[in-house]
Amino acid sequence: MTTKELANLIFPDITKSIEDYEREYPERNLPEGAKVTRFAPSPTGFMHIGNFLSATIDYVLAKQSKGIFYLRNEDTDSSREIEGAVEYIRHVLEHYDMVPEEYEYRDINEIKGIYGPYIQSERKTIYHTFIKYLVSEGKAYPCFLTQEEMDSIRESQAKDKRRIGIYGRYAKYRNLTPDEAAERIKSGEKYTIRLKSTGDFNKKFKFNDLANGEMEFPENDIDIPIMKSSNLLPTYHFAHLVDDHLMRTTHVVRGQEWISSIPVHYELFKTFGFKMPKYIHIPLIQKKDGEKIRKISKRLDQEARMTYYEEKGYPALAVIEYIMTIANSNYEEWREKNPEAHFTDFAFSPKKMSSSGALFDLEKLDNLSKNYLSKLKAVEVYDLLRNWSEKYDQDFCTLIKEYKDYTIDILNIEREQKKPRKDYATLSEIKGQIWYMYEELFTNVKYEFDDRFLKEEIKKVVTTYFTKYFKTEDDKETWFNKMKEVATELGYCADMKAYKENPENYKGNIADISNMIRVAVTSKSQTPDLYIILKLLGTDRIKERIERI
RNA sequence: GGUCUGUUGGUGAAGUGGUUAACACAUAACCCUCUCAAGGUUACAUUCAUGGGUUCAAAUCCCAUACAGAUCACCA
Repeated sequence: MTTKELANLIFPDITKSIEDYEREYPERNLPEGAKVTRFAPSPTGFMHIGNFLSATIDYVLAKQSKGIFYLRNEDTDSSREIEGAVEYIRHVLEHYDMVPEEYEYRDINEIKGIYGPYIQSERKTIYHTFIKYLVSEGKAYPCFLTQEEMDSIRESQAKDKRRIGIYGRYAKYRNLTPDEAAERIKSGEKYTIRLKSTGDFNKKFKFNDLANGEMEFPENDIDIPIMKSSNLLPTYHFAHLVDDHLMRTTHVVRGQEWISSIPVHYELFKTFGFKMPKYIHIPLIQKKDGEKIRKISKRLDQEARMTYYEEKGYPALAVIEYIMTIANSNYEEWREKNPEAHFTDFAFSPKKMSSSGALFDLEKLDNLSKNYLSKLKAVEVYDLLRNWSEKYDQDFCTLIKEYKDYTIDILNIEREQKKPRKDYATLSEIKGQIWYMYEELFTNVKYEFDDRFLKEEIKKVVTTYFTKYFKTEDDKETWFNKMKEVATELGYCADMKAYKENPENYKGNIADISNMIRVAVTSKSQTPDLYIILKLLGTDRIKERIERI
């Protein structure tokens, strides 16, 4: 029996050739320099911040080169698949407005693009065609090693401090004759297909990574599995070869943990004579755990999950701002010069990416998010808040919908000025800072009055002020002058400097007065501009509130 | 143990042979001020993991050591 016959025995239904697929998926017709990138997650759970980093870079690279950004579902490990994961990936891409040009969603039966299927489990025939070629050429072979055998090989290798893996003399089945292999297959033995590596571990080759520059590796000499026995789907390495070749990917963005598989991918592409895509290995996002630094983990760190940012209500673009500063630290500088530009206009440079992992910094995110929110118009903040609360705080949502204009006015306090307030980093913080403006929420309040003053005194000050002085139509200057007038009338000092010189001459000062009024109407001793708050609340509401103190 | 990569302040980092070692976040103090937030001013690495070498000159080039991370599955 020849290897060709063996290949026919293993893949009897495969009739197409590699050339057929080359014709079916021709080189993309794109302008010079256009990059084809892909986001290729596995549907094994909720999206990780590291995946998001790579998706963002993919998106930026494709957009700014007028290329293609596509989505590929890497579902070759059916055992780890989690329901809803694909839907969530779609949701995240839409939420952050990074929608791929090509994708395929099985659940809603939607496909876009002509390089599909974009779901690996639906590409079995394609992979088998490539594997069949390898087997028939004698460049791959069925391997009948059992899990137990492999475990014991690994153990003995570890014990003898040898390199771990199935290579050289450990590759027990690489020299089986086609007849012997066929016999075992016919008898129903389980097998995996391994690459018959031709590499030499003592030879080195140079590899250029766009992020890390030139690196040197020993050649791969391990007979890596390319097809699994369980579901006959390819392993990651082989699917990467076939898919990124056929889908004509030009740039592969992936985590740094993949660097160590470069020798494998290098050999695979060489075996078929395919041109390798360019690689950008992105830094790992790390986390300080006590004294230890480790890779950020979905299981241990809530901020590793993309759900965290939505739940907290970080605006999508604020998260992207932070991610971009991780990608290229000169992004911030660029942003300062181009406050209005879209993030895809930033000239992203893989070289400028740090090669050691970055520590995740929530404080920095908060700061960027505060800046971002402070630059928005009140209506825009309102829209974000409404969308967020629709999902996470329905009661508050109905409230702000009912008082839409009023809410926008509240959100506009000290906003339209050169240096707007930066009160909140997330949408979820807003309610805690403006609740007292709503009658519905102004119940069972705790007044934060200064206990230096008696209740009667406070009541006297507040009622005097509101009955004799306060008028909604006053402008800010008149308003403040009137505050000074009440102060003087009741024996308080209207001027802080004068007060500080002789505090014993007065009952208190202007700050005490405004504080009593502030607490009387809001219950809080700290609020934004009192003048605007009083104006917004209006006389009726104020009257009602001061009766309650 | 093998392979690969790193190491600049509390954090992210710029800097690739001659700089006062940028910038941002955080922190602290002061100023402004009716509170808060914001803003303004200032402080915060005599030193770039350590040791050696090359050089008139090193964070930058070379070597060694230490430390840290990634990876070594029919997981991606």
